Amino acid sequence: VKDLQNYLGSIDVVDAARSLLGCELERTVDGERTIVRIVETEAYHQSDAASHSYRGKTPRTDVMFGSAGRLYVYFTYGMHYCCNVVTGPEEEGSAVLIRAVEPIENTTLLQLGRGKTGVELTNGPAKLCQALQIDTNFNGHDLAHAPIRLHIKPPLAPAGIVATTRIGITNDTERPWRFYIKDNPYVSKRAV
DNA sequence: TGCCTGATGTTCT
DNA sequence: GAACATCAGGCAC
Repeated sequence: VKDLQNYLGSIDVVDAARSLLGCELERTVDGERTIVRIVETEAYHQSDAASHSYRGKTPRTDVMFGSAGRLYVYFTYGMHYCCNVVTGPEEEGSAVLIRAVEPIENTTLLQLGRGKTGVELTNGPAKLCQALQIDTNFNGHDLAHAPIRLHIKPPLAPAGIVATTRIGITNDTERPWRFYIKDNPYVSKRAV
């Protein structure tokens, strides 16, 4: 696999959102490893009124304008974390929100973080952060390294990918920038 | 099954 | 002071 930063830094954020479907995240907690597969994503870009980067760089959005291949973690609704993969060249302010993942290995570790089972474990952006024990301490973390690593996989067949409008936003709602793996049970419910 | 709402605090106006 | 890239639980049907 190519160098993560170069790869993600060189592709358009919408392409990146599509390409990240099927890729795997490897998380290590206290020497225990778990692996999940990305099944739902959304693209965000500075030119996009729904994006945190839309109003320019702020202390919160600083890492969105940094180098690709890092984690952008934000806190929202007073109780939830969500995580993104930064893409594109520096200063572009683009990132891909990870909306849902599918457990591949060591589901027990995910349950430890969340206290739920089955699809409820990881079928939403804040749910998967809780299951993977990701909070703002990991904001800016380089995904080429432990304890959270991103493994790029070969692209899925276009026929297996569905594109729709994004979820839970009030601006720029018409862009078809949400992608998910067709018929995957871990895709978030509101996703249809 | 599906709508409605409370929780809870950071960020930006 | 309002908005917010959400979730879970309650209640009506």
